Amino acid sequence: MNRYKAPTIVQLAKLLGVAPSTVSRAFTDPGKLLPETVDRVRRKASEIGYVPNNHARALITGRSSIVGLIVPDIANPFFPPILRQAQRTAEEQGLSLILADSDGDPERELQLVGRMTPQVEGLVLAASRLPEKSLVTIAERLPTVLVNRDVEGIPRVLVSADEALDLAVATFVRDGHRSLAYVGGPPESWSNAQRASRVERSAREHGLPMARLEAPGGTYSEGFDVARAVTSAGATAVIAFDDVIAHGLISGFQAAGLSVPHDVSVLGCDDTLSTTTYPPLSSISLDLRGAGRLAVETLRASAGPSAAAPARFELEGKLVLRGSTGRAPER
Amino acid sequence: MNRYKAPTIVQLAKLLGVAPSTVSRAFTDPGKLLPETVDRVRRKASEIGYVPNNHARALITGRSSIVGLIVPDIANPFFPPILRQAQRTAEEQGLSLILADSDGDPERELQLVGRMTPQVEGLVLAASRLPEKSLVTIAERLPTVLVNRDVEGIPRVLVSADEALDLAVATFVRDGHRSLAYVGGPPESWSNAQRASRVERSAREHGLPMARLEAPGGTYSEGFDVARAVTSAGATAVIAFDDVIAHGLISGFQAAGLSVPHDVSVLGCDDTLSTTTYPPLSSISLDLRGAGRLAVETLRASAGPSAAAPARFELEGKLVLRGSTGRAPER
DNA sequence: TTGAAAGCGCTAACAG
DNA sequence: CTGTTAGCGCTTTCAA
Repeated sequence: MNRYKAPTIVQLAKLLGVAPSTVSRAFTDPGKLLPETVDRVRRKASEIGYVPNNHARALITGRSSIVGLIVPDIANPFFPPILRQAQRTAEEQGLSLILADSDGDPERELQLVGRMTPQVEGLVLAASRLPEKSLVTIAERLPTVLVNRDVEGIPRVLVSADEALDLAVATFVRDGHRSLAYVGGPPESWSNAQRASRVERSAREHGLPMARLEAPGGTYSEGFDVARAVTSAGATAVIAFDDVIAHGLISGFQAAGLSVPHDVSVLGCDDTLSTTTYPPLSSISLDLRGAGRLAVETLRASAGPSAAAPARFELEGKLVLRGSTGRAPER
Repeated sequence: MNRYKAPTIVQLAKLLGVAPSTVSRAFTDPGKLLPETVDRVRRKASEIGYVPNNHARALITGRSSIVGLIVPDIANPFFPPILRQAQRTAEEQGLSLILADSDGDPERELQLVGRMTPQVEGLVLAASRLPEKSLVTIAERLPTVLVNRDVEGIPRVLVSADEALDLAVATFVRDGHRSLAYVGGPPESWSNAQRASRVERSAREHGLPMARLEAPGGTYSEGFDVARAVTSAGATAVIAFDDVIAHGLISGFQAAGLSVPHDVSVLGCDDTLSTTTYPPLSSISLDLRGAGRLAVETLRASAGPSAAAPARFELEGKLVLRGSTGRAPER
């Protein structure tokens, strides 16, 4: 119905009385042309609405100008900032981003990778749930960058809460807390393992007893429900895998008649909720946008003929203390 | 670096001793071949890892198997469900989805459309901020579906809160409220205009005075700040453009020592926060996923040679009463 | 600095 | 039912 015939390079060339190759060069390698010619071509092009056909270009160059991005769950507030910045960066580089959501299912993720492979020139896998072996195989046939997944030999960018977590534990100790709880999130998540072990280590170093609790679905209501387990463990400070769980915890405590932070301190992670809780949630702010940008920049770099070792970037988060944490209650 | 040479149709054909077109047909039109041949081709294909080259195919058919989706702000919880379901539906149809975020800026949006046009076979514009004229032009050259934008002549799917809003106003009246406030969101948003005028109309019909307030950025903190204006307007019930603003309002009231819903009732819209506020937010639940699905299905349909009138779908939301609304305070 | 010509991998008539 | 033959729109040697 809407058959709108886009102008081709030949039409434009004819119109200008030059060869198609000249037009081509005006777009792909302007340095090889007289600036004047480049100008003339470009002007006319935008006048008649000529845009190079990506498919024809991809066919010959083998580069599709498309990168794929797979996330486990778009609706999780952790990902939009990454996604957004990745898209923006791609755009700056003249790339398009195709997106897919694996639903946290490794099989589905693998399938998506398979579908994307023939049409993308690179892949960004965020918080991948795939086994290392699969990732290595994928990275062998397609430039691949991992976000928040640390696999030797594959370029990766990690947003880390490690140092901030150490600081948080130290702060709790200084504020008189004598018992800590950590509420974990999705067990398949690399970040989850990372954070849990870091808090554990930190607590041990401080001689602080730590209870390990779980909210495997990473939901608000799981956080709500797990609050009572925190109290019965006798912890006066909780660190949650993420803000959503932390938010649930706060509500759970309030529903149980406990005051935050007077009776119990709650620390979230990711800082996705900013100040939309009451009391405002202390959290760990991560450079998600930076990660999005870095991921596609790294992809770009690793797609080139560089023989450099696969990059590994670690972006440290910052502890942000707001109203949900404070001194331990007097006993 | 990873120069992996994919097998071509010619190689596969030679290997099988058939013509390239036969291989082609085995993938694009198997009905025209002996089932046995199809099988032989497919088997060998997956054996040597042959996958049709999308770009070559797109070049000749003019169909790229890619659809573009543009949203004003991925981070807004309104869009992920749409996006997610759109992607999933596209996938089912063998399409890929390329995504872009316009940042709510019409100029940027137009630019994005321009960049996408040559490589997509259709466009979904969600909550577009473009003037009608631009939209019409776009839809003329490319199959286009609008989400939450109502332009005559262009296929669109609208998620509407209208009936639920009527019901909400009626409920407020029945519960003894004598003065209402509506807090609007982004002024460029079609939904905003839609909802505001519907509430206004409904209030008028009920003889209920209504104050019109604004939170143009649609943020939590704007909601928080506007709470005082609601009280000074004397309203005992507020309807907010969306849940985020409503959430801010609740906090604002609480900070001012007012109890929700005892002193003031708060109704959100979109139901994106579910029960993560205290008290749990009454809201209007919209079929966002349905909209995502319908959008790409409609796109698919309208890309065909149908001469049917552009479809217009309206998905009505449901009023969900939770703890943030109730009877008007006794005076 | 520019032009001519040869395909990239695939599909779509048209034959057979 | 299968093969042959032209290109789709573009980039890229190779000449001029």
